[in-house]
Amino acid sequence: MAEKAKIRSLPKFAHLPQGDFDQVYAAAAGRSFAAGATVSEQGDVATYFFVLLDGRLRVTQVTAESQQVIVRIVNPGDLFGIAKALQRTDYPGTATAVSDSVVLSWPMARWSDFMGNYPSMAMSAMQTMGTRLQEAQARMRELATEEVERRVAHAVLRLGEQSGREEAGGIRIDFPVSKQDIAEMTGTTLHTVSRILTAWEHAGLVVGGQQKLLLKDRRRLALIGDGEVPGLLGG
Amino acid sequence: MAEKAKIRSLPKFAHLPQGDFDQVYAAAAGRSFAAGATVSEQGDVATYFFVLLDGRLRVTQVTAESQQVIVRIVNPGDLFGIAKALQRTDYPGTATAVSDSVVLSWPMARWSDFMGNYPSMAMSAMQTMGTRLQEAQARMRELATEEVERRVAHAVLRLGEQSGREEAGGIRIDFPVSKQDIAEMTGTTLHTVSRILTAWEHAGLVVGGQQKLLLKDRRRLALIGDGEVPGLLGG
DNA sequence: CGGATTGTTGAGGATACTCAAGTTAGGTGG
DNA sequence: CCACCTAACTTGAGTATCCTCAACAATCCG
Repeated sequence: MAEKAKIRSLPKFAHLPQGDFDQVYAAAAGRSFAAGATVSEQGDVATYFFVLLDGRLRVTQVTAESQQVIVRIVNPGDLFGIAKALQRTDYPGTATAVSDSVVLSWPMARWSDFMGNYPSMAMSAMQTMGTRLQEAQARMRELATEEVERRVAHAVLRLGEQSGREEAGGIRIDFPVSKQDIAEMTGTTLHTVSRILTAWEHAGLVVGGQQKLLLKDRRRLALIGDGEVPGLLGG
Repeated sequence: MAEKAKIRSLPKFAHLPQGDFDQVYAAAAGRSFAAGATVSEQGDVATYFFVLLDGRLRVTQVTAESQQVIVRIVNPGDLFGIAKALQRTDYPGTATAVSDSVVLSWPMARWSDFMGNYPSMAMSAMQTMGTRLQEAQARMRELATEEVERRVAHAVLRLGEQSGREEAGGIRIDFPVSKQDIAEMTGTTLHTVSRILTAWEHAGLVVGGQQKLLLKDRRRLALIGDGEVPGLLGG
């Protein structure tokens, strides 16, 4: 089975002894989701945890006033839905496939087993949480201190790093992203995002399109993000 | 030694077998810091990790433009400075004592030992990170979607829960908090915080003072925080 | 080709920031 | 114990950023 070899090669599992890996793999169930389908829903009892094998997911949370926030994008190889690690019994967010996706799932009941019996998995889970914590804090800092245009610059650069694909002319965001999505990542409105991207497009920093984004000039985007250059709105 | 018993009783160590605890404790060094002193500094090589025994710390990060953000408040019993868990070799923030404080420290080199050899410590560290991750995401959501007055309401309520002491008339924040501090927790300015707290004081929700704060009406503060009531500014 | 989703653009206005000038509280030293 | 000095806080006025509301245009998909 090609799938097994593919999983074996993920950094997440690369350090497991072969016997352990076989046992962990035996407990897993694979499942496919078409773009637009929901993998797990905010508030539901967390019966499974997952690894994304292929595709792309968007994790959102809805506030009490039903405003949506995009918590993160899940890329292939990422662990998600680990409610147990957050001391929760329900999923804190909704994971939706934005491209056709394949996930591997384990019953949440096995979480403690895995963490206790396979130290290298525990380590790996901790690393995942560490990375996420740092990213959450970085976004917190941005939201607290930066103006919208800088936040949008950081958001698209992050998308480029985590979900980008090199392409003639720049870095293509490798899944459909709407202005609304970018707005929900940066705490602004789609209107403001539209104005910003239009200005950037005129300046040759990006090329947009419906749910498409190509980063043409990472350096200047980084300058805007770091506030070392005025920003192109308000002219 | 009374200190040892006290540490033993922390939730963090309560589940360790006695032998393990003795070994962990033997590796620790205690140290005291006067209010205002720096325990660990952003950017420094992370040579130790810590548990706070007594007092209160404020963890800040400084942005490239030297704006400060308060990442969190460390309360007695909390683990902090765990750079290794975040895959870092330096401290991501500065920890400053806001009250006279006592910390226990371990060489960072022992981190992997501890995590590998004492599964209950690894579990506990993971729980810590889980809690922090959730709190960071909650603050992200607030910063992205809520207006300033609501964010300030949430911030003071959090302070009350995590660092409050029951007192005749309400909940006293148990360490010196300035308006500037609250501003740095909520991504606003001390001016706006001052205006908000003044309005709240007139309405009988809180009692302020220089670096003092007493929460008198948690219920109404929660209503403001949840946006179920208009907010008292702008009248 | 038609309907729906996504995006554009303008005008007006609110929230919260900046700038500025004071006031109060608290600690220190005479 | 009082005077002083500094840090913390208050309050006002003006304004920038960004949101809301609104109408329309473009693109996608069956």
